[in-house]
Amino acid sequence: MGTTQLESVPEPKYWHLKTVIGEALDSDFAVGEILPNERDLAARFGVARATLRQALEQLELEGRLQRRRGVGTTVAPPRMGVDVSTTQHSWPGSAQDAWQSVDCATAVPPAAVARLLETGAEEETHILRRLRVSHGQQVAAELLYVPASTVPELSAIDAPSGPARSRAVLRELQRLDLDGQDRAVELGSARADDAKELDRLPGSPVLLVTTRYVSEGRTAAVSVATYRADTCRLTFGDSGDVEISHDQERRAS
Amino acid sequence: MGTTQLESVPEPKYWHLKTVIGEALDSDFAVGEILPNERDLAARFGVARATLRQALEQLELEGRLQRRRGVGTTVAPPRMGVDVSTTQHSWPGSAQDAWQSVDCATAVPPAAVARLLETGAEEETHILRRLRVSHGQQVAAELLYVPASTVPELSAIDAPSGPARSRAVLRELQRLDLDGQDRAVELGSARADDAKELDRLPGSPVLLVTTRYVSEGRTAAVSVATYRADTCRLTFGDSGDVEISHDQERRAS
DNA sequence: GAGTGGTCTAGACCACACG
DNA sequence: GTGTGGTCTAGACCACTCA
Repeated sequence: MGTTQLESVPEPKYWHLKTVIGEALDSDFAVGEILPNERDLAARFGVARATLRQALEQLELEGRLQRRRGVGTTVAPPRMGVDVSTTQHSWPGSAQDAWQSVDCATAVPPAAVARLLETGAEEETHILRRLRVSHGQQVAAELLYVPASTVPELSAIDAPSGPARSRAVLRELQRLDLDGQDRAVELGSARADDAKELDRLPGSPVLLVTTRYVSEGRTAAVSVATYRADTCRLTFGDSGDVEISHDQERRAS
Repeated sequence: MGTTQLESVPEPKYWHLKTVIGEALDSDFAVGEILPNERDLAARFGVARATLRQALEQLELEGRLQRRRGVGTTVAPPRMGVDVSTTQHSWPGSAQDAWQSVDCATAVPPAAVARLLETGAEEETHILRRLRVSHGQQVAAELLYVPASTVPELSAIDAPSGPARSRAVLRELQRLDLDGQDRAVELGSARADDAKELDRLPGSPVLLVTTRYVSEGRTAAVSVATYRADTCRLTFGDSGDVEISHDQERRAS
């Protein structure tokens, strides 16, 4: 007696919590507003703090919350659309491509990159560090790998260090014919240095955009860009004529 | 005395664990091999199980591990490249587009989709459910929204139910001129029904691909596709002539 | 039934931001 | 200093898979 359908599907608490809080965000909070702290929230919902955190983590993953140590949890603005379309068919550094060079070094690339470059694993490669700012926010950090053999004109001596050297490498790239590029997007977690640039904790989820630049039948350069997954929506506008503001709004009342 | 540089940067344990295990995966494990269970691993590293799990979660996020309840933790194969390029400029359902229709219903779309469709919030819409299989794996689940006004020829009576109706809707779409499409990729967490189709737990990280199909200056259809983030790398081949196998390998010895 | 990963608890301490 | 989120512990029980 009494076994009549008591929760035939025991939904995890954190899942239910996430739903409840998510709905509350839609109806009771405005963007930027700060939530009660985790201990209060946990007490209010009658769960352990760890459980409450599991729910908050999911909401943060979905870009609905923003948490900062020492500060608090705030309602995140809707994700910004960041254009990563390849229709431009141009080298990095050409025109104004939204990226800002900050550094340049010369070293042997990691194995995974060397594989993409189809060079010997030991080939010296220019490694440019670039940052992308969009809507006043740091949204991505990039490592651009340009094998020395791609830009033979660039000797080690005539190039200064740092950003100036970056510009020299990019300038050399423009002289080549770009046959095409292909791109891949996957989920990753932020390396320590990227996390620092993006003002996130190491390990936070990021969107990894890998681009292969092809010139004269070979891979002339490879870019690995790390985008903040919480604040960015990558857009691949392909409609040419049709151009629409991608800033969709999430209401607050 | 003795305060000489004691761990000036207290790296979190789980972060260090992740690194150690990650390196072990590269050197000591083959794809598909099963790891010791979490309790053993935690004991071996001298940490609490929760801490060990935090490390495993990150490795799973990066697609290096696969965990299944009741079974164990195994070394994941490298992510498969899944083509999501828009260069084909064709409607869904045309040719063989890798998608398989499983169902069709007619209802009012959720608000977020209605906004994209630029229809009234109350407009009846055909909602197709499709699945994508790649390399013998279920990789994505899609909801395709086609407003009734897009396919006026399709009356409610002449269309049967389920997959047959899906085909009817897709057939009507082919008759329209496709002006273009644009696409966006963002991080999400799997809804309960998607999780079931993809054989994942609800809330697992997924890549959300939103496509807007434009015809005669208006949004004729919207697709929201949910890709498994752990096993998929979305590729946007744009190089046309150059075609390369994207199945990069991660070695095991 | 035995063994696995998934959920949950009730604490504790730490790193960080801000006044 | 105070309050926040981040890390960590040592347990417990549950849901699932498989022999």
